Amino acid sequence: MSRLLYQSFLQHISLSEEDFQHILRHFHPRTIKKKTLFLREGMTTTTIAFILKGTVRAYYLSDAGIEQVNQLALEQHWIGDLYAFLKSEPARQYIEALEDTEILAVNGHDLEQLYDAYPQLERYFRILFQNAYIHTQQRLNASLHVPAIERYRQLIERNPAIGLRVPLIHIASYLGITPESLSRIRKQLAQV
Amino acid sequence: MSRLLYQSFLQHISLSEEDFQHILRHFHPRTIKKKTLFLREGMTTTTIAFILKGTVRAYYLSDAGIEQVNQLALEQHWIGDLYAFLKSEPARQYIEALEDTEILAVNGHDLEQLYDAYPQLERYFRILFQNAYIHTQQRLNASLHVPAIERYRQLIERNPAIGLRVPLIHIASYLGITPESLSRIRKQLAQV
DNA sequence: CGAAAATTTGACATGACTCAACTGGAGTGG
DNA sequence: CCACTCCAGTTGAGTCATGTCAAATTTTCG
Repeated sequence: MSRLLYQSFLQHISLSEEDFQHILRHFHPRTIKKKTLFLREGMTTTTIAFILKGTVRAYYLSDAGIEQVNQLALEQHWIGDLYAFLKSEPARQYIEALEDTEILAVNGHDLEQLYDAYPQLERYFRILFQNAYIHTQQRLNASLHVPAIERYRQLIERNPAIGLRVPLIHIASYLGITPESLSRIRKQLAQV
Repeated sequence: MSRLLYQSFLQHISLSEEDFQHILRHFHPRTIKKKTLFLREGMTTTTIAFILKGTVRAYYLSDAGIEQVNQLALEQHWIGDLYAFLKSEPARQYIEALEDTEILAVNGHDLEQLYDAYPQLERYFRILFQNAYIHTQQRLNASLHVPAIERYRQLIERNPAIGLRVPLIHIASYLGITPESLSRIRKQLAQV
């Protein structure tokens, strides 16, 4: 199962099997039951995790008490409050499993030690972080200039599994629209 | 004038006057006349620059030929196509001076050499980059959940100079609304 | 001064929201 | 295992924010 993590590393850096096994010792397997929280606002454990199996959503709670989903993650993606992780501040996000989910978690302190021992690993995370930045830039641009129906179409096209495994209500929040609107968008797309 | 750059460094790292002077040699002063481009799509010089004086906007050109402003920068901010810079790809952005602007430019190659000599400098840029990411996250969230009038109010509150020195048409594009809408928003805010 | 661009204003269209009611399926407890 | 509850999803009606198109006005700049 942890093969998935090794494969993810190999996509961006080179890493021997032996080194991987050593790194893996600092990653803690954990299961998150459906509808339970992996992270909640105010928590201070600066942990990030790699998803081996399952689905997860990350969201903020607005002042008005609205859940604002900002990430939908499936297998082979990382989750965590990057803001809190980088700034070493308490978490602002909530992260909830949408299915029974298996993850490999690592905390920031261990990670920094691993950076010293395996500089490639720091490279891996820097690339991951850069990609996250670029992805956010593109989402921002799309949110300002691309209509919701098209954003939904592209999301599903790039990641069909999200359409099948994530409840509509959370996809709507991720796209920044109401569930009613997304329901109508789906109806409209189905007709064509 | 280059004092501004030194001050910016000191906000995040410690750096001796002597080291700064050495670093400064790799930064090239340049003036960009109002309404001329510092960067245009397809250019390959992976350069980023620090603004000493003036105003600048960065934008993408959509398929439909619409200019989509994604950054408005005044003194003491960095400009450049971060995406192209990080990926070493040709630029996708345009960057234009809105006033006669004085910058200090550094190219990626020199910067990497400076990283080796002054590790603090790499730290400075990593922090800068992280902040850019966080800022983009917040803008994304706001674009999805905060109405345009409120986004404008907050922008002006945080940076009053933008309201005075940047033409309405570019602020509107930055906020993702039409100039007509922003004009009405201004009228509405003025009445209160 | 005069042309070109930016800004404002009006009229109308449209996409998305809110509120409300209804439907159907998943999960729960007896 | 069934009946019940609850909640996600759907649908309809009315409203509002923002967009589009067009024209008038103001500002900028050669």
